[in-house]
Amino acid sequence: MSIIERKLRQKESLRQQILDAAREILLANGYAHLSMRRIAEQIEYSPTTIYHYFINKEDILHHLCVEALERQFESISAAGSSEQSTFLRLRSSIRAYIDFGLSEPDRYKIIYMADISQYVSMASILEEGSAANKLCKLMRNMVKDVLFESASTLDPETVFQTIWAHIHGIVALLIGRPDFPWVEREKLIETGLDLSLAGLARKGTG
Amino acid sequence: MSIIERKLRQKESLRQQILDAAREILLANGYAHLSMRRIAEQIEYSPTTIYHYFINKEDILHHLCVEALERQFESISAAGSSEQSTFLRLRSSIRAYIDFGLSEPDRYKIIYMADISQYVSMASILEEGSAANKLCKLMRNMVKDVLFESASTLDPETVFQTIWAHIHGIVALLIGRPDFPWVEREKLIETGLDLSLAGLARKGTG
DNA sequence: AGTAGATATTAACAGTGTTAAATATATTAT
DNA sequence: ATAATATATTTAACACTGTTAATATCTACT
Repeated sequence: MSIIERKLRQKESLRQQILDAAREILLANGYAHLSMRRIAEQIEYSPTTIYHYFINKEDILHHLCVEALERQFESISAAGSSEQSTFLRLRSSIRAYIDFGLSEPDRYKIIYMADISQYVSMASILEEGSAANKLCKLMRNMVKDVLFESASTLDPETVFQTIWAHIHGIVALLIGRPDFPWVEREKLIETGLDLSLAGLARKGTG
Repeated sequence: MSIIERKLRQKESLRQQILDAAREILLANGYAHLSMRRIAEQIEYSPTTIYHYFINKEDILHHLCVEALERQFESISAAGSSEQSTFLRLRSSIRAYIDFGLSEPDRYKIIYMADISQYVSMASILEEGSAANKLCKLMRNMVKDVLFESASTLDPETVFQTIWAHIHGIVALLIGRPDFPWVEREKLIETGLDLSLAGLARKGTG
């Protein structure tokens, strides 16, 4: 059955070529210039061919999204692992989240800012074992550890989502409105984290 | 010269009709379905006519953006004015920001989430006397008042931008990823505000 | 009535995502 | 080797998008 295997391998190869091309265009020319025809041009196939490997453009974006989430998960989990205290582990992970977004804006946009919600269900992105799932669990657990140590009664999930909202806000605004008169970037980020995490060090009420 | 006046009036009228049509389509069918041809259809003119009144689509979006900012400014400044303490004034203004975003998602998207930064300069949106300018000043001053009362040494602008990032994050994520398993919305918002503002009540270091 | 100037339209360009139908290619069976 | 079958790929089109050069129409004034 090696012929079938080879065919599957070739099919998988072209599939990967399409994703590679899409990723390349995305990172080189930005989100706006990523088109099916351009991907086709790059892989030297007709645009229609792509539709035999992916349902539609959003399907491709979904895969790039999953891929980007894997990268994000790696950089965040790596950043946290070297720290000693639970608090610093959380803090440097959060910092890594922001740094990922600022250093890879197009990947970040694909994950969190693209209009894919109508096509790609959150459920499929968050499915068991996925990078997004692991990322959520990682963050939630770090929050839980910090809350436990400070004997807080706050709900870990709520705090996790709150922190997420905060850091997404920073990244999204800095990326999306780069010409706003922002204060010095480092100061904005660090002050933000200080304020955001200050409430975690003492007992909460809900 | 009343003929010239009438002509100017008519010109201005059609200009308004275009904006009205654009706004209507935006709010009824969403951001994705707002096209020049659709606006033209609605006002019963050819698509080209629009280009005699606006430079391009982004120009129209810019005007809708300014308009939306005016609405946002109104609802936020109204919300804060009724409160007594500086802290509550800030808090309810922030809450109004979030509520505006959640109740008028398409308007919010136009202001803060649309890809207009390449076409519409932040400078033109923030120009002296504009709603955006007034909104920034309003928020910044409220933050300043709170920081002054708590004898904080934190930089008001930095804190303002931090708070903005936080609340934008909440709105952007809730709007953009509605199918994520969020905790109860009210709880998320209120806990977030509590945590975010907790750091303002005591002395800072930067 | 004829003309200058403003205003609006037609028709096209270059692009987008997507799909039905036709074709080319490769594999299998005779 | 040839015919039949599956698979893979492309052509050509549809229905859109924003935008613009050239053209037509309408209006006001001489």
